[in-house]
Amino acid sequence: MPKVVVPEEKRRRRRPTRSGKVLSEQMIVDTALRLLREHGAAGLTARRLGLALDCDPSTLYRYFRGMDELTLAIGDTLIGQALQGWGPTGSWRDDLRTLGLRIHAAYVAHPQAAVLTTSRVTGRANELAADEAVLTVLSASGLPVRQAVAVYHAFIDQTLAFASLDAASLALPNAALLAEEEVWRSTYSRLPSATHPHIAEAAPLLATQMVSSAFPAALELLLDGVAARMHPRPS
Amino acid sequence: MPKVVVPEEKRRRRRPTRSGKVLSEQMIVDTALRLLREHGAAGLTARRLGLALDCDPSTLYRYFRGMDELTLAIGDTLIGQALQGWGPTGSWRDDLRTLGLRIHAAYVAHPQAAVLTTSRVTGRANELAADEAVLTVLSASGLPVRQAVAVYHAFIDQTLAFASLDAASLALPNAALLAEEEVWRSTYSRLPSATHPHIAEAAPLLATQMVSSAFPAALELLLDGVAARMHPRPS
DNA sequence: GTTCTTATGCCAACACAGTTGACCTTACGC
DNA sequence: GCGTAAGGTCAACTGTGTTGGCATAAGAAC
Repeated sequence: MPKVVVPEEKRRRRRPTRSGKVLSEQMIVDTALRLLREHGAAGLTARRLGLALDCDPSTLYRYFRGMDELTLAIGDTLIGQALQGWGPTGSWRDDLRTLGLRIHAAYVAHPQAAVLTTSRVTGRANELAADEAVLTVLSASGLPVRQAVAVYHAFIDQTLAFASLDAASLALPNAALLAEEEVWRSTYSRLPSATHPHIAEAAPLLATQMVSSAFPAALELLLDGVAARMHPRPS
Repeated sequence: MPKVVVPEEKRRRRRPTRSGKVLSEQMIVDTALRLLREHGAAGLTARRLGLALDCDPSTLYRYFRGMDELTLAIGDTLIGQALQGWGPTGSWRDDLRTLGLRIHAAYVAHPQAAVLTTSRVTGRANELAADEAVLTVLSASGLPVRQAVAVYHAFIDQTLAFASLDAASLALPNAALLAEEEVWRSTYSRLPSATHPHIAEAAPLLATQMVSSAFPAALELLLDGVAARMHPRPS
């Protein structure tokens, strides 16, 4: 049993697995992402991951201290994907909007992975880069540090919170998903108007509305608020 | 094996368990909440629940189709607690604010339970009551149905999203929590300003800011937006 | 009160999970 | 080339949700 996990950049020996493949942290994370997409959030298991990589499950413990540390690495990869190719434009508002939408999109693109990682602080490279980017944009806009931190907090939390919520409903195992649709169809849209008049009235609208994300609208509201702080109008 | 679960209100026979206790859906949910609080989100298992109730784990399947259905019942109980004693005041803005804060608070008060349920649609009694309440408030304010549904969507999703995020960080197992604090202390506050100048500058503020919730501020922003739609100022 | 039925609790077993310690083999530093 | 130890493998441990079969006592019927 590995008491210490050799960090990726320190790895010297690369012994191939029984089947000839040579493992790497990146390859494991990528395979994990594939498993998550294919088998759902509960489908990522050490055993299945070993099967997919054609290695023994215990081999994974040479790369990660446990399944939890693996999920942190997965999360950091997602943030990395969100930031790939991004650069500041000079407009703080455009930059924040783009960053928010990109992060949200990256998570929602891998819902099963997002569920596991949205609420975790990893301290890994890509997460740090993202935080630095947001603070840089806010700082360049002229906002004093104190306010910049407050805005950063609201911005990043709202983005992650919606990413988490939206991902969660996309990531439900098929059975639960069907059950949930069934609830909307059989329960909500057939409530007697005697007991729940407003739900009954709004039922058709609800069915169509609730499938899309409220994040873009909420993000725009937040940006409005920030703008108001920057250029307070005389009241 | 119970192919069909007898719904609580149809239950006639109440056979006491080996230890003399007479079970009920409510008692099971309450015990589950206690276990969640005491042993964390991963500490709620059928076996442990059976141990706490002094009954066989399989007995639980007479009350719930599986652990998943139990978590839905737990979630509905939380919503019920949020609504207990609440009544509309006539001011839509106060009512929405109170509802949002109450729901958020109810979830955050049981973080480990919230993590399991925030993103689920249960269709159970208390959830329906909450939705009807929000729609009633909005409708009474004079908002047309279409807009009321849009606002309802943003409102409920934002509330649940923040509840989920805030709960998640409170619900982390002790080991992960310590690891996370360690990340803030050792990684974030010791980043060289050469590579991450803005994080380095904001580090002390970050450490104090990030522990509190951004929800109240975000909620107020949303209410501002709704108010603007109701009384659009000439542009 | 007695009898009958069946709801409901209990038991034993299943497949699967994460994790660990001991072992073996082979790639690399010297 | 050789010796070392990194890293892959094997087998086993505990704990999980879930299920089918069985026993028993609660409540209905008379």
